[in-house]
Amino acid sequence: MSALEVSKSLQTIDTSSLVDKVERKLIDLLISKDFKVGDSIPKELELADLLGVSRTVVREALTRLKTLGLIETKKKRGAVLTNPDLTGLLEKSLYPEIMDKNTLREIFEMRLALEIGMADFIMERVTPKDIEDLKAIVAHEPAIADQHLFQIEQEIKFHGKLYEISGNQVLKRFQQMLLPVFDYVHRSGLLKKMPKTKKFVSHRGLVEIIENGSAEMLRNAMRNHLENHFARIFE
Amino acid sequence: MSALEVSKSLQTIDTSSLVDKVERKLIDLLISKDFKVGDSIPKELELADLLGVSRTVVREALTRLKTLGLIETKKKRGAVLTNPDLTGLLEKSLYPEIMDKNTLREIFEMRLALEIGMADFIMERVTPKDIEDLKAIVAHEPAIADQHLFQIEQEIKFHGKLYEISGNQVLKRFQQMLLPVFDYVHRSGLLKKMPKTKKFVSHRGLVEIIENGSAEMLRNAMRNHLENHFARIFE
DNA sequence: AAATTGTATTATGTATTACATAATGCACAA
DNA sequence: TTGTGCATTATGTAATACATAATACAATTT
Repeated sequence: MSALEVSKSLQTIDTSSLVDKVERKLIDLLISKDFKVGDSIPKELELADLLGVSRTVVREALTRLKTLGLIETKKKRGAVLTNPDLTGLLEKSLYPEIMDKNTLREIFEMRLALEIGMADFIMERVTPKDIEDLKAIVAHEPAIADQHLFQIEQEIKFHGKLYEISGNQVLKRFQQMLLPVFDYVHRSGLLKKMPKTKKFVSHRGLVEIIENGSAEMLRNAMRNHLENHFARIFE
Repeated sequence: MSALEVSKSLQTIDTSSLVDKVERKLIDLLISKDFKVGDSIPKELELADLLGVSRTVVREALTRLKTLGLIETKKKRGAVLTNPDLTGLLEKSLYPEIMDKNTLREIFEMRLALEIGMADFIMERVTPKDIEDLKAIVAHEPAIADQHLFQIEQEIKFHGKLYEISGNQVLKRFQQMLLPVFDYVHRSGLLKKMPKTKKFVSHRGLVEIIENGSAEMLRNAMRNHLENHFARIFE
């Protein structure tokens, strides 16, 4: 037999550990729809018995599900199915210090896309109260954005409010979660230096548009407002 | 003492388990920057010894880190630090069947925002080859989008290609990952019925713009193209 | 000498047992 | 009825033993 024929006739062997298999089984069990959020699943010992493995293995598989946020465990009560908290999960594994540079840059890009793309949700859901809040936030800013881009806290406050207005919790928490990433990206020299700052749409300008303009206008204004960031990525 | 005074003098008790604490310690250890991706961390027994807990606890904490994608373990070699795969992680916990309705809707919204917001990246990075590919994909579509919105595979192919053009892996994998969610949302009756279909920008129209237009035009066209989805969310 | 095979070592993976601890329900007493 | 205490139960922690895979290194062969 040639080497090729050998490699053909030898299919890859399943190297998954016992825990892997048990984890899979458990997830299948959960998905099988007989279980709804809040239901408690069989006890560790029952599962161990049922699956013919030790409690150790079952526990390790359950630990994984717990880490993924699929279940929660309580003493005496056992494990109950929960709806997973995506953002919470990401948050737990998002350590800029140990992420590779490229992923960091891509996350940075994703934020820009989101801020522009959520214009419709902002315009649809903004309330008069929100407008007031925004005005209060930008009260002390100059009418034209320039070096102000560097005042991080102000940035966070303003854009955070926008996410809030979007009425989308996932988005909002996404932003919260990505803040450390932005901070890190800025400080790490990952991007090129901030280019000569031209005059762009300011926070005030954005508020004005949110109050009186359209989603389309807001998208364009936001794109312009973020020009500095785009410039650092492109070029 | 008044109830207020009592609640003041009684600080909340730390209910975190041993494993919780060990997990925290381990993460701190990793972050402390002495460790880089690829480095292996101390052996389970060493850690158990060092922290004064049993190997069981250490293992459970390590299992969590493994699940989060922060480390990988191999026999003999021990555990090595890895850069976490965010999308892979999300994928593992993303089961539409057990997620609550509201989160599903919000994720759906996020996709819309992303597709509109990534226009700049598409326009910046699209190649002639990409244009060819897009044209091939839409070759058999009518010039005006109507019921065609329902042809799921075509939708996936086209928009998937757009994500690819964006040159952002995180975005692309995000889309891959969210596909089951969209499918589920559509079928589950979570959103209102698809409204009377008007004529919107077709895939062909989008290609035309990508070839000859601007980022701004693409944003608007994409917004229009997605009108049906927006209409189902708003109203 | 180079390459392959065998072997010892080592660290993780799996199993078993024992006990601690917290939550729950029930019985009992004030 | 209310509250306290107790028994029960299932998870949390610990210790120990052995299995298994990866690695390095010695032994063997060419």
